[in-house]
Amino acid sequence: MGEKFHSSKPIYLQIIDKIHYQIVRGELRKGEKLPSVREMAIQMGVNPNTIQRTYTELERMNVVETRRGQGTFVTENQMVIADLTSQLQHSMIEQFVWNMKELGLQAHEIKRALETYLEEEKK
Amino acid sequence: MGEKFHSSKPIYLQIIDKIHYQIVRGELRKGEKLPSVREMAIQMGVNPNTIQRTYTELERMNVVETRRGQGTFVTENQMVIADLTSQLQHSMIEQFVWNMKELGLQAHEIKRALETYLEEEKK
Amino acid sequence: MGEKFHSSKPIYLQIIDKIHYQIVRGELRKGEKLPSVREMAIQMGVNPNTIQRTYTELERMNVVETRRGQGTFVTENQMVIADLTSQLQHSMIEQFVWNMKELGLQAHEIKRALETYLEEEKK
Amino acid sequence: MGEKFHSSKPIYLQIIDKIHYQIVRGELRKGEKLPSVREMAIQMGVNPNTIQRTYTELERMNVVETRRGQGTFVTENQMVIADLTSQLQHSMIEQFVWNMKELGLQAHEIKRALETYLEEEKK
DNA sequence: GTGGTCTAGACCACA
DNA sequence: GTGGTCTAGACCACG
Repeated sequence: MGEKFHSSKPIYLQIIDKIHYQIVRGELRKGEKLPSVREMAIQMGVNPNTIQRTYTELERMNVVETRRGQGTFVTENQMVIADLTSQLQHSMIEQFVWNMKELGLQAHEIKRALETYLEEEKK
Repeated sequence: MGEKFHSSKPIYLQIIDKIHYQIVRGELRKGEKLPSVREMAIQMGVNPNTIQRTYTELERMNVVETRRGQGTFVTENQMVIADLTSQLQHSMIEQFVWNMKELGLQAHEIKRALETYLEEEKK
Repeated sequence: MGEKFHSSKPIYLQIIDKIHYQIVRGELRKGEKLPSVREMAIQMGVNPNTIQRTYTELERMNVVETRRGQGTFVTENQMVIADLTSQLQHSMIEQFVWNMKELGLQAHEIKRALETYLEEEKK
Repeated sequence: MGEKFHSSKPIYLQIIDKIHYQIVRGELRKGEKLPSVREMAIQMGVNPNTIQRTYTELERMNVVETRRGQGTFVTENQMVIADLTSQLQHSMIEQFVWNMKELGLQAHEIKRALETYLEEEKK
């Protein structure tokens, strides 16, 4: 899999983040089947209980549906996926703004800095 | 107390980042003395060798000056500090833009998303 | 066997010098693999950490390239090697001239002394 | 005193070198009194026996004279001092030529390299 | 006291 | 197997 889980954040939350990203980026499409609990546990190198918790939590968020005897699937509900996207965007922006303020910039300076960067990049 | 180190990034690099931030934010001013290798090691809860490496790297970047038998000091060179600031800002923006593009946004969408966020925040 | 290290100059710097010489003299050719950290440590009779530091420094000077899991290799960049050669020559001459001046000789005397020596040697 | 004795070369020979240099550079003048064996031993941080051997050896080379009850003095004989000077010069040149040949240069190249350096320096 | 080097031995990621 | 990081504890030179 590559990365292991270092952070103090619970592993099941880290895996949730990972799956969220995959959905938002379209690597996991609506209705697509996720690996079984056991298989995912092996892929991630963690205990199956951890994956179970991950899936349960994802279901509670309506991001996946579990069908007895069939497996776990990404929701068909486009709304949920769209929300997820905007949620991730939001936390990313939030983090960015917080970081920039830590560096001592004010709102308008942050905006200008981003614009300058995007201008440069266009060239 | 002293925070622990989560990420897979080497500890000495994380400490370098931390010190960079402190300088940029003015918590460490030009010419100011850093804690001794041993003291900082205790503060950070790491081995003195790790701090030694941190300080050596920082010196190589001209961010600090070390004077044998005296200690380690933030550079007097204002230029270096200014460069550091713009460097940190730049890498932060770069990371942000890259992340947002990963989520499928284009330049103008990123810009608008930020503006919207800052507007919301003002209220 | 492996020679011991006399001078007060740090061992890792002495080993760097040694490798520089080997490259300049063509004993180590461009692209050639250096002994692994552990093997070199045994050859030199020092701790692997010391060799690690040596290789890290050499990489920073662009004299070697390291490839994780593969080993450390002399750079393919002929320019770097050429620079290294002239650099070593220069520092050697500089040292020599400085020493001779310490003994009270002037430029033209140093030159004549060398010529005399080379004449004698030819015979 | 500053430097300690690291090299594998016997300490008494290292001290002899040191005194030779001091004489050649005029820091010790002809007829001047050297420190007593005991005092020099303390200055150098070595055993008095080692200094005794040093002085004996220096006397054998006619570089110093020992006068019972008075101490040890640099020879009055200008010839000896002159010889010493040329001897040191010689070994310095020898070392230099050897080093340059190690770098793959031939006699005429060494000569030209020195000339070029001295030209540059003059400016 | 300061920073700098070194050893010993461990664990990690990558291939 | 490779290089890279980290800890533990030692010794050094400088001031």
